[in-house]
Amino acid sequence: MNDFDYQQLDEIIHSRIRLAIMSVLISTDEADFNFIKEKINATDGNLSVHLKKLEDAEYLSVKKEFLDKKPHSIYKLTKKGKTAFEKYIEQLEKLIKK
Amino acid sequence: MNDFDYQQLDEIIHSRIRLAIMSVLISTDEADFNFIKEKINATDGNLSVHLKKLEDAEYLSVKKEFLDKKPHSIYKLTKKGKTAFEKYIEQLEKLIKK
DNA sequence: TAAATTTACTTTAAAAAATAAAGTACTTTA
DNA sequence: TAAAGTACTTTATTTTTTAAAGTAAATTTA
Repeated sequence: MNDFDYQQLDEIIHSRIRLAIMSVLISTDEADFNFIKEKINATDGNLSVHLKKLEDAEYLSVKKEFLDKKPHSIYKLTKKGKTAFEKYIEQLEKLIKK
Repeated sequence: MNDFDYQQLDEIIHSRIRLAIMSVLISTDEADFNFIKEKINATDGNLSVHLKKLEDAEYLSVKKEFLDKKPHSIYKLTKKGKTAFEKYIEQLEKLIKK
């Protein structure tokens, strides 16, 4: 297998915004919508779409509750998401560390 | 500036195929169309489109000649391209190394 | 107290990007 | 000389990303 083969990079993770989301979650375990939004500097709509994509891929799970009478969503990486992220980083390093 | 801000990642470089092209060129200085194509496992049309994008951004230069009566294109990173790649890697590391 | 604003999102639509397929201009081989 | 191959480029389709609009409940302001 060629280390430069770009198709080896997980395409769900490899999008600037989703990579940022995954990076935040790797570093904090759990995070809510606004925390992620501010950290990565995203707009609401955009963030919502990409969180959903990661959720559909089962890379993260959501817990929805009410806090101060307002909806509050808490996101967390799944085991699958953590493994996929680690694999992504490995592959990325193979690609660029030459 | 927040290290997790995804917009800090150069969007010209950050595409799987273009990142692979840049990585090959960083490692080999000069490379021709077929060499890159095989290394990164791309199709002709796809590769052509993305080489052009990198060329338009002045991240790489092309030398076109004939070899054995056949067209032969040699690609090389420009100074601008090399700098952009280094900056991209730095930003990427800030993002994922947390 | 009615209207406007804010919060925390989701949905829809438009713009941009990636990929695949088709095309070009030859050269080589059968 | 017809078919196949090489090294690309161009066009068109699909997918993805982004921006804009919408929703529902709560809160603030006039």
